[in-house]
Amino acid sequence: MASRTPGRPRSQTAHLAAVGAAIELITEDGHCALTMEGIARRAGVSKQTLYRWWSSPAKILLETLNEGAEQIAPLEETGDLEADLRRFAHRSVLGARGPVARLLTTLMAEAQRDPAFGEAFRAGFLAHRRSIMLSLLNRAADRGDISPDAGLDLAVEAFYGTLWYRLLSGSGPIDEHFADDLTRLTLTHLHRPGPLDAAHAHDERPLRGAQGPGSP
Amino acid sequence: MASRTPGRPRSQTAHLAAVGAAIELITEDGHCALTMEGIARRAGVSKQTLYRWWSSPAKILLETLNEGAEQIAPLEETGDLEADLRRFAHRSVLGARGPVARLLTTLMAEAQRDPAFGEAFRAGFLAHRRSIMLSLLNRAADRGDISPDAGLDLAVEAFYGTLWYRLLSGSGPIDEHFADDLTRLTLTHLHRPGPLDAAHAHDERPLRGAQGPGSP
Amino acid sequence: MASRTPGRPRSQTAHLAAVGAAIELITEDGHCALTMEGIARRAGVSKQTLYRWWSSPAKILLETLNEGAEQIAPLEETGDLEADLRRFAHRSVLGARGPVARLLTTLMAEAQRDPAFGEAFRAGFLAHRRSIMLSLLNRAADRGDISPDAGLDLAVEAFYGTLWYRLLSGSGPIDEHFADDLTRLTLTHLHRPGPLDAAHAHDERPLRGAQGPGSP
Amino acid sequence: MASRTPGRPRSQTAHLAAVGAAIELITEDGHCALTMEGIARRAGVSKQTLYRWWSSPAKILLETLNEGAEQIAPLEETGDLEADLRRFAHRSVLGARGPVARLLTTLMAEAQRDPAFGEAFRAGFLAHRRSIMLSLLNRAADRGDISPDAGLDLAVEAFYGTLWYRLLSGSGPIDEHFADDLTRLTLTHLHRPGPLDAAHAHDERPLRGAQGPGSP
DNA sequence: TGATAAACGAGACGGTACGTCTCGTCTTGAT
DNA sequence: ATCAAGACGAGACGTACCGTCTCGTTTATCA
Repeated sequence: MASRTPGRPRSQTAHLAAVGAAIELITEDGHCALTMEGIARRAGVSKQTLYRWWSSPAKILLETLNEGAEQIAPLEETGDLEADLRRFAHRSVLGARGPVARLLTTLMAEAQRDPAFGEAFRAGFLAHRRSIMLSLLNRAADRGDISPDAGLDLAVEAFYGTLWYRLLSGSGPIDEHFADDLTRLTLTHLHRPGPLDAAHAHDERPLRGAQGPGSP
Repeated sequence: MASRTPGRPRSQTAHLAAVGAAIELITEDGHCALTMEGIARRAGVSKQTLYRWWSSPAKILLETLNEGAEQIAPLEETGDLEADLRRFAHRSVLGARGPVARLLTTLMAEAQRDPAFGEAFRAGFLAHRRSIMLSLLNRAADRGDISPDAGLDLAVEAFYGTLWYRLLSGSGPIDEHFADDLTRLTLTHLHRPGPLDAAHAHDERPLRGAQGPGSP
Repeated sequence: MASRTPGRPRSQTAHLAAVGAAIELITEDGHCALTMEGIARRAGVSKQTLYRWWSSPAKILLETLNEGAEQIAPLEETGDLEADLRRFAHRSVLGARGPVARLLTTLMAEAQRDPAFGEAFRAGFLAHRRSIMLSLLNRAADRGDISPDAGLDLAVEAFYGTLWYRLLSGSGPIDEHFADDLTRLTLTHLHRPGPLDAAHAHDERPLRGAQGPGSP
Repeated sequence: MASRTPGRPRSQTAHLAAVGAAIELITEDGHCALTMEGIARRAGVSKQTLYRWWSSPAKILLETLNEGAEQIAPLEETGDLEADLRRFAHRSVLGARGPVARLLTTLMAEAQRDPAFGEAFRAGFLAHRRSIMLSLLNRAADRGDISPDAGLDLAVEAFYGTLWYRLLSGSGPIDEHFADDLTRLTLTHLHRPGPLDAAHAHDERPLRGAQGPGSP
């Protein structure tokens, strides 16, 4: 029993060196510079070994990110939506600062350029994060704290959207004040469904014509 | 008079061919493939000519984007905030569909990889877009429709953030229904400042320590 | 008794599979492709096993060649130099056709690239072949059929040289007609020592200086 | 007028550096080591430039060889076959010594491994050399010095074969004495067609049976 | 009417990274 | 001790694109 595959087992040393080198490179370097060649050089690992386990630099980073995320203790909830949401927002915001910010923006950029990685990143990371927050809101809805008709999905998107936008556009600091802003934003939305909710009268005025590109 | 510099004037043909080729490439190609070499090949223009006028492929796209944005007629306002905001949202959302979506995500990705371009993109495009929406809200505040203390900047960030997140993450369709969602979201934020507004009690429970990376 | 070294005995299966795979590869493949990696794959033998017994692909082939040569029955001589030489030439020529031709040229090429193998090939194969032919001629000289001053070494070199040249340069077919040509050539040399034999007047006209490279 | 192709002209510097580096590498290095990568490093030339002009390291060497051969002044003939042949042999032998020897054996080895290069080498170099010597003999036959039935082609093959064999097998020194040996060998063959010339009785005794590989 | 000057196409150049291949070595468990 | 399996560091393969650099040509303004 107990016997696994034959052959030399995977080197944990090389594995860790690769991951560490990738993190170092995106942290310190002024621009891009995240290449398989560079990681191999920095880590003292052969390119072949990298390609054996990962298909691109971004995959190495994504593994790091997911491993790090797994080590986060699950949020114990108090049953008070506002308090829970506030703690969730703080945790999310503070976990996206410093070197991690660079990691996240690099991955988001790579997801746009490499469709295969994009799929993995969207399904394996972004969607997973949304589902965690969504389940938090769902429990609150189950308790009756918020209406289940309040558009929880949209609230989640607005929460992460605003956070990602600040990361990507540098439109402001990623700090505790921002976490509070996100909390307030989300609570507001959950408690006030808004006047347009039932109407959807958007086809009364057709908004016709080609408005040209570039509005966001 | 009218005489300018001596020498052969800039070829409008080559200019347009370059821009057109860049658009074609990001539109049709499955992945990345936006290189100076490729644009030159496609456009029938020499690399030297491209480098004379633009320093990177992204710069060519950015020029396209800004030229397109200039041709959009300014939004005539009715004075009804909800109606105006709804028209603004529809215009923004519908202007980010189709080929333009690809253009936008490519530029956002490039902005993360190339610091010089990132600066230009953030200041020249993203901030400019925010300022347009912010002035819309400011006029409403001047009319007294909303409170000037309502966190207009944050509302703008939430609007564009949610839109960009959907673009980048593919978390849902970019359609008129989404535009209505964005409108409702924004109005809600503007009318209900939210309970946390003055408190900022975030240091009661520290939430500090190593939470690990990767929360968004 | 019967027990020799401890441990698992050498696998005859693996040995034969390796040799067979090497032969197949040089026979069938369009070009080079004779690598340890390829032999291991083809033979279903691990690389480690190959390296344990041979230091290079050429060594595997050389073993094959020498084993094959040992199985050739010694030439029974009639005492008639012309007849014996003719049989020797036919045997040599016909034994260098078909797949063996590829084997020989591959080994000669490898002998130029790998000094260690070159030494083994020159001393263990080429010189050995020459010595066999030389002893044939020596016996003829002992019988008085040819003069011992006739430059037997040179005759042997001319015989094998002409054969190898045709193999390597493809300057003509390797057939029985060629074997006859070689026989006649050799006999001619043996019977007519040539007018320059004693003179060695080569320094009368110096012919020195920079003639540039590349005359053969 | 006289305008040639547009674009930057070929750099003579890079060209010469590449050729020089290739020569240096085969001259000094203990074994193989003739790679495009290595030549590029040594020459300070980019790999792309090498591949633009040559398809393999051997092609670079072949060019050197042919350029060197072109600079050899044609042999002025005296009309005395023995003297002319002797001068030809000396020139050929002395032109195959030293660094050139390494060049020649490397090319012959590569011709066995790379069929495309082999074709170029055989047709462009080996056959050309033979044709030069053959025309020398043909002129002697026209003068009546030798019989045109003497098998001039075979004499040429024996001459070059013996020279190449010594180069490849290291069976003796490449010196003036060897040149004299080659001269005598060739003259002998030309003047004495040999007893087997008309017979071709090689099918009287079939030489049947598998003699196994490896006779040369 | 030239001379001057800038922009143009073409394309070669030294680099760097790509992703693949083979090298020769090593570390497993099984025979 | 030998075997298969297979991971490892090393480095060459041939290609793509980078950004720079000549070239000869074209098209304007200015003397």
